[in-house]
Amino acid sequence: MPRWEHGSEDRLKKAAIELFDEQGFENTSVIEISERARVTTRTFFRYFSDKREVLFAGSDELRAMLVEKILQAPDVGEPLKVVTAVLSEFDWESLGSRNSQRQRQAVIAANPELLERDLSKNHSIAVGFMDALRQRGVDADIARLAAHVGIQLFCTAYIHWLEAGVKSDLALMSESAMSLLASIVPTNAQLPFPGEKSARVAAKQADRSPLRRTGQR
Amino acid sequence: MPRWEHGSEDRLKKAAIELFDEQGFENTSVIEISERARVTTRTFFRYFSDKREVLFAGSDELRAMLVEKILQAPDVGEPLKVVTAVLSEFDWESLGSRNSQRQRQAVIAANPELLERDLSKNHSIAVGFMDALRQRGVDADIARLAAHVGIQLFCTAYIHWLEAGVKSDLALMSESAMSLLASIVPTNAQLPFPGEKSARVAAKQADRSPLRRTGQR
DNA sequence: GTCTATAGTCCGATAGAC
DNA sequence: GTCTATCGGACTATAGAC
Repeated sequence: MPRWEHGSEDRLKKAAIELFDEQGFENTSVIEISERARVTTRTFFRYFSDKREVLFAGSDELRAMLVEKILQAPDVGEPLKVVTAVLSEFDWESLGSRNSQRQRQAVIAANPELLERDLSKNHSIAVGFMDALRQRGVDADIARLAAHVGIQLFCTAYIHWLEAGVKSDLALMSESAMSLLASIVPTNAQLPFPGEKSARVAAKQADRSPLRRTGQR
Repeated sequence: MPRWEHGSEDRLKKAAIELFDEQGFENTSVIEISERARVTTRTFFRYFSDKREVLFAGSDELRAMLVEKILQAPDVGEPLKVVTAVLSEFDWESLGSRNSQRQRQAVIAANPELLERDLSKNHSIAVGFMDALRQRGVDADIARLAAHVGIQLFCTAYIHWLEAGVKSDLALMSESAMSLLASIVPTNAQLPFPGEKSARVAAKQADRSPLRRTGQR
């Protein structure tokens, strides 16, 4: 018989989610969580660097996996599509039932500190994507935009996916978000340098000072 | 003769920035900051809800001002442009010299907690923009995308603006970022609505139910 | 596993400005 | 007298050090 129970981490996670749901994040102390999980606070902080992290366990591994997908993508000629594709193709249901994900999002949305951490996690995925795209030879500014905008597109899709019925498809939602984006991005005809300054000239100007652009497209 | 010195808030801000710069954010306690500003920690927390906020003082007012610009915009037919225009037209130099802004960004980038707060502030501006656009009659999903993507475009521009020489122009930088985005978003030919040319028409369709629609593509 | 520093809150008191 | 800014001190929880 073990001197201590095993599975402390899982018990802590379970206890935390239960308590946050019952009485809110800020009304729940680490002491309470630890007591319910039958460990000391010391053990809590052994597994989670701070109180919020208990809701984001595994996010580092998820990010690493997604970044790897970017690095392995057969073609990064359309970086925005690569990003949304990687995100859409992941099996999000594997992270828990849609209902539990909805509940988790609700807990997060209800607390500024948790929202802050959530944004931070998404941002670090974006940075991972950006770096991966750059490694694949994508221009730095394009990589940044593709990573951040791609994630934003996915978030829009994810929101709808969470709220929708079981039949809904994330990839389809992402496509819709992409169409929506295409509909609000000014086309070349509406660009700052019309007429005498064609898109080519605009690109050349961009090359010199503002945002260096490499010759794609 | 006043029993206490006036201008505690300013002294606290100044002391905090100095100390963060000298010895880093996490190596500086609120006690230290308060001592240098000749007040107690109680006074610090009267002005700043937490230790990080001292670096983001005035951000609520800035957000309110920018949101108001969105509400007052003559036309929101091109929501993405409205967002980038509002951000570009603001006089950022009024917040301090470019050098001091560079230094501030460096301090923030060097600390995860501060980065987290920074992201959170940007996000709340995005939410403000989104709500304002919706108030102006823009479809919810378009408003969300325009707000978040617009801010991302501006961030890209801002990064370059900070690094560039005095001659650089934020509006121009934003235009460049917009062109860059246009270059990576799949064109209409690849869209589910091949017949549509005008962004406004697409937006109108979106009005009805962009992402809820199941039969596209 | 215990001990300690820091963050952040609450309440009451006090001095000056209006 | 009322309002505002400050102080003092006691208190809890987080988080890290020993």
